[in-house]
This record gives sequence, structure tokens and C-alpha cells, in this order.
Amino acid sequence: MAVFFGTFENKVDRKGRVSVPAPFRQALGQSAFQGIIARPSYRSQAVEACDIEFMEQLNDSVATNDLYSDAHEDLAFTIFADSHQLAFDGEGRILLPPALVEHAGIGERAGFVGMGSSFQVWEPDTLQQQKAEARARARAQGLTLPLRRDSGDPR
Amino acid sequence: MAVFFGTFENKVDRKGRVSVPAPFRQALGQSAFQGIIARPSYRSQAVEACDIEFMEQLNDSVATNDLYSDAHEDLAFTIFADSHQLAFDGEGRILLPPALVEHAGIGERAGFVGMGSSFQVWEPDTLQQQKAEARARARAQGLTLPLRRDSGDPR
DNA sequence: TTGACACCCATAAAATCCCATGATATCCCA
DNA sequence: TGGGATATCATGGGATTTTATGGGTGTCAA
Repeated sequence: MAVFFGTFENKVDRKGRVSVPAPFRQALGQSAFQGIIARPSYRSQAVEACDIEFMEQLNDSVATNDLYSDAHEDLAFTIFADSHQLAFDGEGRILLPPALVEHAGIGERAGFVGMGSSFQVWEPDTLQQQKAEARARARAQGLTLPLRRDSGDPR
Repeated sequence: MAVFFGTFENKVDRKGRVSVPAPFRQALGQSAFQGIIARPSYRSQAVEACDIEFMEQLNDSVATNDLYSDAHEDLAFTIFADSHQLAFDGEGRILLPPALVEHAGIGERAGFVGMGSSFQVWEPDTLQQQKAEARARARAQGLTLPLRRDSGDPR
């Protein structure tokens, strides 16, 4: 499974194209579809992106709610309705749809952040703020990771 | 799981490259990705580094929080946003990104310290100080360590 | 016929590859 | 066990490739 990390800033050209950072493209590997799935984050002023495999995982997760339940319907709408399939061009760029550009308040620059199994695209200045705030919150609340010593590499 | 120990000092060449000490490279073994993941330490003026398996483990741990929960987002930002994937060149060197060089105050020399399951990179003089202080503190407080007899290599 | 968009090519900067060197460290066999 | 032969390591630098970015052109559909 792809793991995304790092922060990158790329230009949005006059045609609305942006290079997806090379490390992210490599993390995607060569699955059937060369590109990403992107949708407006419903928590923040950002675009959320992942690969096809992760979408399938999301689908499985949503399906743990009963079909026709409110939760199922609402989550399904939130996650799938506004998702866009964005293909790479020959140079690894995507064309950001206007809806996503507006939602994230993106202008001439786009900031990419790895979030583990997904990544986000922000207006770079907003992203800097967000990063600082997230760090502060994590520290203030003493968020920790229960590192499972028994998991991972059996070596 | 890799165990890093020892202190090493290597030169940073004019291209910004440093050799990762051979013992550390050997400890990493031959995982899928030949290189390290590095990020600014948030405790000290140093770069913290680990292998990709450790990052995947972190990703699993983060994923124990619900997707879209506050904890998940804040942790993902804190852990992944400032991480850099640094690949070895044919000679086992990495290219230190400017952000990390600045954070650690590294100039023409880089000091590597093993810290067990991770290692750190410091400006060598600062590192000497830090080592002395840490030892002094540990001694002053009479720190002890409960040995986990049940852990370790199952093979 | 006019956009929108995929595809192609060009370019500068940066990262990576590849080879060379001297200094240690290790091996190996008499 | 001595010491020459061989590998490993850190380091340097030129050559090559990748990357991000810009722009042109053809195609298809409204």
C-alpha cells in the first residue's frame, strides 16, 4: 500500500495544470489507472487525494454501515459524489477541476502534503498555518501512538 | 527490526550529499526502499531518521484512529508532513534537504548517532554537548531501565 | 468554430548515476 | 602470525537523467 509523506509546493500553470510531486507518483506505483482520485475535504479547505486501491478500501469501510442507513447514505454521498478521477499527462501533471480549486482556495501555487495513505492539496500559505495548528493540537492533547511492538517486520 | 548505535562524523560535500555510516546502512538491511525517512526532531535541533518499515508501522498506528477524526488528521500532519524520503545513491549517500540542514544547523560536517530503532543527525559540536548533557542528566537522576525479558528476536 | 483537453516537444535546474581516488580495514595463506 | 593481496569506505566530480514548467498543435464535441 502506498505511503505518502513530505510537503511540496508546485505551480499551477495558466491551463490549470499542476505537477504531482514525483515521490507521490512513485508511491502510487504502476496500477491500472495512472492518476489519482480527488475530492473536496469535508473537514478543511483542501483537496483530498488517493489512489484507486484506497477508494476500494473506503468503499469497504463505508459498507460496514447498513445499506440504506442514514450513516451509509451520508458517508457515501460525502465521499463518492464529488470525487474526480484525474489522469496524469505525459509529464505527471493533473488538471485541477474548478470545483476543487475553489474549495481549496488555490491560486497560482499548490501545496501537497503526504498524510500516510492519502495526501492533500492546499493553498500553500493556508497549509503552513494548518500544519502549525495540527502540531500544536497534537502536542497539547498529548496524542500518542500505541506502537504495536508485535506488529510489523517479524525479523 | 533495525538497531542503530554508535557515533559517526561525515563530511557534507558541496552538493549537499553525506555518506550514511556503513553500519547504519547494514542495519537497514535490504528493504524495498533503499534509503531512509528523515524529519526534524521536535524535541531538539536534530534530524531524526528511520527506515520505511517503521513509517509503515506508524501509518498502521495512525490508522487505528477513525478516518476524518481529529486525532487522525492531527497525527498524520505531525508525523508525515515534514518527513523526507531520502534515497541512497550508489555509494550510500543521501542528499540532505535544505529544511533539515537548517533545522539542525548543519554546515560542512554531519554527526550521526544511533538511538536504537532510529538514529539522529546533528551538527557535530552540538551533538557532543548534547551527549554530555544527556549522560549527566541520566546520572544525576539515577535513571534505571526495566529490561523486557520477553521481547527480542523470536528466531 | 471555438473551447476544452490530450498529446507532443523544449528548457533550465536539480537530482542521480557512474567512475576515480586514497585511506582503512579485512582476508588469506605461507 | 606476519604481511601482501583484496575488499570496503568516505569522498570528489563529470556526465546523464529526471523533474517541474512552459507552450504549441491536433482532435473532438458542443
